[in-house]
Amino acid sequence: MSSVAKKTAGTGAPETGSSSQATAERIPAAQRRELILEAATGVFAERGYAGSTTDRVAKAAGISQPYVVRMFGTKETLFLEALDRAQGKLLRAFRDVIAAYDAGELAEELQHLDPAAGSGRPGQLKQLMAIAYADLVADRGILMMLMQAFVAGHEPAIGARAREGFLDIYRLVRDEAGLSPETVRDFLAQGMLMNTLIGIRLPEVYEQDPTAEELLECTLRSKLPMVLKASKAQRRAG
Amino acid sequence: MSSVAKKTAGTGAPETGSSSQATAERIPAAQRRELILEAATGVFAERGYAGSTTDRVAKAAGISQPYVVRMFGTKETLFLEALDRAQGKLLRAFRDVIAAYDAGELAEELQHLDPAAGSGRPGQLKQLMAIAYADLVADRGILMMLMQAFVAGHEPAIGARAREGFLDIYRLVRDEAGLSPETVRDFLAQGMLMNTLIGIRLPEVYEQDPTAEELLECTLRSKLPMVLKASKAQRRAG
DNA sequence: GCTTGTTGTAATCGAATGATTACTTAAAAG
DNA sequence: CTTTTAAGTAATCATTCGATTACAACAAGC
Repeated sequence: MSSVAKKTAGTGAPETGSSSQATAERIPAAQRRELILEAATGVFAERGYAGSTTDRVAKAAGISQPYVVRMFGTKETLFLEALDRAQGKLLRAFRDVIAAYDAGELAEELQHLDPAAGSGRPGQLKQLMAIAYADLVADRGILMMLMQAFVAGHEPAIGARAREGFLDIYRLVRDEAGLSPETVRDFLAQGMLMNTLIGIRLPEVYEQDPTAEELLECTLRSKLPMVLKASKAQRRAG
Repeated sequence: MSSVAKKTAGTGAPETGSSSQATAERIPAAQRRELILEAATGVFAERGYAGSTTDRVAKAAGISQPYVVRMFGTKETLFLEALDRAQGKLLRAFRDVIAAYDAGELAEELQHLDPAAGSGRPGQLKQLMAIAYADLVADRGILMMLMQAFVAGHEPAIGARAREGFLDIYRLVRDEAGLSPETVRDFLAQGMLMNTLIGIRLPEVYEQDPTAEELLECTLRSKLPMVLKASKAQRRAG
């Protein structure tokens, strides 16, 4: 039992093509880790912590379930790492906007802002960050991952991390963008509304329901077309 | 095997006292139904759809698990009925505020409103409804039940019901309170933020974290003491 | 070639869970 | 008192799921 039928029977082609390969391509653990976290983010975002299985994450990542468990130890640890990753991406997106604004690199974007919402640095940054947030909304993974953590507060470890993460975001917007607490509150509130509209999949009924249309247009504004497009793409993907 | 040891051995006292009775008190199905829905609301609010078990609901209602399943057919049906009930309570709370306002019964409450937020009917109603919402937040059951439905959109039946419910609330606030779409949006956004702060249990770290303190005060305003009190009470209850 | 560590899977196990079946027992009907 | 109906449970079943164990195969060092 050697030297014959080493990997796949029949053709010598490695099975990197489509789904359900017998054995995944060998790649370094660090890269595999990131692939699993990416897959886990999508799965957890869609189905929540309790509703997700390590096997579904494994299938989404193209590997076997035991490998997922061995690499992260427990499902909870996997969730927490995916959560940290998502929070990090959100913080980075906000910091990038602030840095670009302060470097004067957003002259073009400033033309499209609403002057009524404030023409100083805080007012403009608030609008620019809202746009950055809507860009992330289109993804559906990052922000719904956070949202799922916010409603999983009964799991002690997840609740604690979610609290810390939310307060981190609050402080970033308040201190680095320089918004007043009330303005930060309104900014976060708009974000939570966007999350909710995405969570209930309102874009999917945009064309059939005038009320949904009005609420989406009023909330997402210029970012609506992009979100609708992403919604359709993700429905095709399943 | 008759006439002796009919219900409980030993004392003839019926076991209506505390928890874990062998057989629950017999009450009409309609009343039992409401008790189960009340219990289910608390359980689903806390742990979400996937994270809740029919057995936990049964224990919270003081009856056996098979009875829960037989009365509602499936866990999904139970969730949908609890969701309808929660939505109904929210809609009724808003309608009550509007009716009381239009009947001139809220003269005392009007004294405490912020004149800067609008002194016409829409502006005053928006503030009064926000207060009514915060009253519900203190409960933690009703609103988190809705929130859990909002993030369970991947379950087709739940997602559809959640969409309809959200749009019902939107239309109510827009048409019956007479707010503009933008004002309704801001109103709903504040509500979603409150839900989120409750979801991550921010009131539980109010005293230990100055940032949490600032955000909670800024969001809940006059209703903060009540929410903090409710938070402590629910922590004691577990 | 031989060894060794890394990447990966198949098989399986125990606990949890939604649902079903069959059975009690209190109360209403006659 | 007897019968019937409604309220409720114990026992159990088939799945599902997170985790564990044991093993296979590829690559690098020697």
